[in-house]
Amino acid sequence: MDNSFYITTPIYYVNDVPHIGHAYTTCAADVLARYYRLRGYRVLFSTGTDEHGQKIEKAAWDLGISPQELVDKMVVRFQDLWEKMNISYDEFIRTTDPRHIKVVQDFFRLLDERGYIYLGDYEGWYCVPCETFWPESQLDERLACPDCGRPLEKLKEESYFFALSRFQEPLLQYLESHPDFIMPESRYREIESFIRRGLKDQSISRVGLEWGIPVPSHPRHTLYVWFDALINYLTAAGWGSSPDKFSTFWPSTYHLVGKDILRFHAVLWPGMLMAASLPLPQRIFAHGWWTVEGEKMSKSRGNVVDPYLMIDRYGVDRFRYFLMREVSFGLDGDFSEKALVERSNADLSDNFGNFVHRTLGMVWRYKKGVARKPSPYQDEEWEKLLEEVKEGFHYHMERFAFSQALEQVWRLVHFANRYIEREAPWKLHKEGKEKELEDLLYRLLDNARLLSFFLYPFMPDTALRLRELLGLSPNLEGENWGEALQWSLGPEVYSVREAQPLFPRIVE
RNA sequence: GGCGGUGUAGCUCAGACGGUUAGAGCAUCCGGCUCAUACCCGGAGUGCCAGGGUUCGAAUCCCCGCACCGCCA
Repeated sequence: MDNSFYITTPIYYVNDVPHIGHAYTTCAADVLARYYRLRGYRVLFSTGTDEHGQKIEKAAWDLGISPQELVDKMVVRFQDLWEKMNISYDEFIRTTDPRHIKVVQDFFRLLDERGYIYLGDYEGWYCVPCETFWPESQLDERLACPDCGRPLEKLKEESYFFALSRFQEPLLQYLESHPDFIMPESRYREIESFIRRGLKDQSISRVGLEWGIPVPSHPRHTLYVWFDALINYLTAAGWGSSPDKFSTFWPSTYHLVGKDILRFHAVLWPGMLMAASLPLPQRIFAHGWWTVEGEKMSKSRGNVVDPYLMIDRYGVDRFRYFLMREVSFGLDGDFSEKALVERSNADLSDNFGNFVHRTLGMVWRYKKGVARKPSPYQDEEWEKLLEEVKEGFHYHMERFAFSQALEQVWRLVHFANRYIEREAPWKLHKEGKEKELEDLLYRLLDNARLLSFFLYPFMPDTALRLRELLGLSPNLEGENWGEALQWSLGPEVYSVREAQPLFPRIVE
């Protein structure tokens, strides 16, 4: 448990077109997965798709194909995107996968045996054309459908319920003793006050919906989407199928969710787990939303950001970097191509890329591409900075504060650029101080080596390209991070490739 | 309406336990360097929503007002 890390994204509704929001969560999860792998943890990273529900059923009907055929086609859009984005997931859960269906039904039976499930009546305002129930709080006095504006009718139908209300006190107690359970803190407070106000039992099945997981022994009912979807986290961890895997990863579970679905993850889900006597996740982190050039992103506005397009236009690492660097994880952020270009030019081209480029350039110009390790190899100022950066980096990564972690890394970049200016290698060369010059160049190269580790979780391609330029092994995850990040543990000799810009500036 | 949060430089934000001249990045202006991707380095700034209170001392605690935001199955 100490040495394992299980990170999840929500499973995405397969009917959605993948957009920047999906890319964001998944990218963050990937950064964490890579980071913990570097640190030598056993990592399980799961994502997937939610493939049940009325909308799918209807869309398939309209197309004259089966729902399964439809989702089989749709799921590819997500899988393709993750490949393009270098997402290193271990598990991809589709809710239509038989192994998931079995887990869900087993879980249902378990809660049923334990007396947390009962049959009752669900009553609510229903929009017949939209086939959707609406909570009273979202309606005004006209009692019209918020979606289509047509009148709603009160409808009562038989439904299974999960006795969530019985976990109100246990949940509150758990929150109290686990202040990091829900992050950021403002969300913790929201959830706390939500629970305090009183929990109702949760309807978890529908009748008359074909495209869902049937309730065991009562297949006229299918399980309500959240009950089905949340359990994907157990499926991915091997609950009921791989006891070893499950006991390794389950206690160290970290859920990443958008703020819109926090409540299901922070209330319903822990309630379900308590009912099953399973440990609760370590943390549920709700991140913010992206607006687009100051406006809310929506289909009707036509401003939905297409990740495919951004990657084609700017490359995967610029996109990943921007997502992780531009805003504090947990807060809302604003996306615009202008901001992406500015961020990328300033940080990646001018600061980082140019540092590498000028360094390699000098190693070739002055030393034919080779620099030996100075002996003794010391630099008090630089070593001290490295220690600070490491500490800050870990601190922020463990709190999922990606932007702040990157800020730490850039202290090394900035320091190196300043160092070059201060030590003026070109002057050393003119003055014939060749030993000093070589020592200096080695330091700069070794700084680039250190950067390859820090940057790897965020920009895996770039980290590997950098290492190739430095003549180092690409096998980053095989290195011992603790040792690799030591000052003075670089190679005896750097024999580098010829300089080429890692991030050519983007000029409009 | 109920509960909670936020309001700090032109912009985006940092600012444990209240304590010396309030920080960073971007943008602006000035200067320097030339190894480099019109890059890099240095310097200059201007600021704590309004009002009241607690305190020797508050961006930091309390009250009130205003503005914005979130949650309320």
